[in-house]
Amino acid sequence: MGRKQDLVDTALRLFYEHGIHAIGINQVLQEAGVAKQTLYNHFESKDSLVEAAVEHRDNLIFSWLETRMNSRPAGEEALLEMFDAVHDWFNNREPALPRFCGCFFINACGEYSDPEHPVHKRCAVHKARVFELLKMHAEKVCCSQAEAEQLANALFLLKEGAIVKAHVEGDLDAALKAKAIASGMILPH
Amino acid sequence: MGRKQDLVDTALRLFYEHGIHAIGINQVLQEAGVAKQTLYNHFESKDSLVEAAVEHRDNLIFSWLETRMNSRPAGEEALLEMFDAVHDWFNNREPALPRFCGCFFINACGEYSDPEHPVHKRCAVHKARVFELLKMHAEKVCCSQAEAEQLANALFLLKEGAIVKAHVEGDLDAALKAKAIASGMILPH
DNA sequence: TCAAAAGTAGACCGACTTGTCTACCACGGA
DNA sequence: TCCGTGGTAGACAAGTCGGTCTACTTTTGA
Repeated sequence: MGRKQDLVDTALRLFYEHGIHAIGINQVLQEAGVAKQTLYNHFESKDSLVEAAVEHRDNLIFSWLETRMNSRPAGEEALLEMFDAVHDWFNNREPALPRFCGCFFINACGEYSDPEHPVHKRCAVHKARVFELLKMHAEKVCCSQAEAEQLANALFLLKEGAIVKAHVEGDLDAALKAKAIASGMILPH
Repeated sequence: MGRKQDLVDTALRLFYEHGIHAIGINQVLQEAGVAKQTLYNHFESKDSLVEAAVEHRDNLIFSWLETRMNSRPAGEEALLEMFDAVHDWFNNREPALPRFCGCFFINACGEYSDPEHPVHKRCAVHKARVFELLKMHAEKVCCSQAEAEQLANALFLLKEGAIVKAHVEGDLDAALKAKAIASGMILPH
């Protein structure tokens, strides 16, 4: 199954760096060193290759973030570790991740605005998974379920905002600023 | 100058709804009812039409937001009004704005990741303008310049995060949740 | 009134798009 | 040995891409 994974890896890299509609099938094939028929043996269309790329990116990012957060004690420290993790990401200090070009899921939804499109939906799934990860840790530092949900939501918005600011404005310290705000929100509870 | 503006309006609408690379010149021309030569009399390339569309969107969004915020007393009330404004935007209750498809500037940067590209830079300019608007009002409720900068930054991240959450996840209450968090950050100062 | 300016329609260019198809090759197991 | 599997290379189809060009018409202003 090496060829299929080569295709997904190459497609994801090119889609992430240049946008999905800007990259043609032929370019993916050439850079992956795979024949066209092989692609259409594994995928029924470009769109299904895009879906596979989104799914792959979901697994990559989620497991990376989960590992980073779980390297610290559950609760407050893990939540703050998230901001250190994305800070390393923004500054390309995370060898497991390709060069920072914003959030692939946000970018993909910009190209597939229809919320019913499979690609858009798959991106929403990723964000929901990350939110659940945050909520799990938020429950360790909050008294009630409702409070945990609120805290997780606040941290989620700060993280997404930092990603946008880092990418659009090139602010490489966006994650640290978000962390400073976040740390003030966790303690008072 | 009616034709030129028609082109920019139509291009912006199509680019915003479907993404920039997904829309061809011919489609813009057909929907605008304008001949191809007319386009190339006013713009030297598709890219320069894209730049004009970004600039037009900047003016549209900024003046809309500024008007909404200035309709309330400067400072705390204006800052909170921002969240009500984007809430109306998310829920398509703002007749001056087309149907919500996320932030055009974030989406555009997803398609032009290179921070040196004119389109990317123009998007960064828009975000900086909005930030300055926030900072101006933050200075009314903060004691120091540094505190104002921090508050404006926090509110900015919350707003960007809410836009992302509303678009990717379809959470139409994202702005209200962000407002609730924000209101807790303004008062204690 | 008349000429310049600005717009239209549409052919045309070369390159590229997704996707199909044919022909061939290399390897692994019966 | 022989066949099936999975791959390669590349032609091909039908259409679109950004962009140029010609020829014609409409508008505008002096």
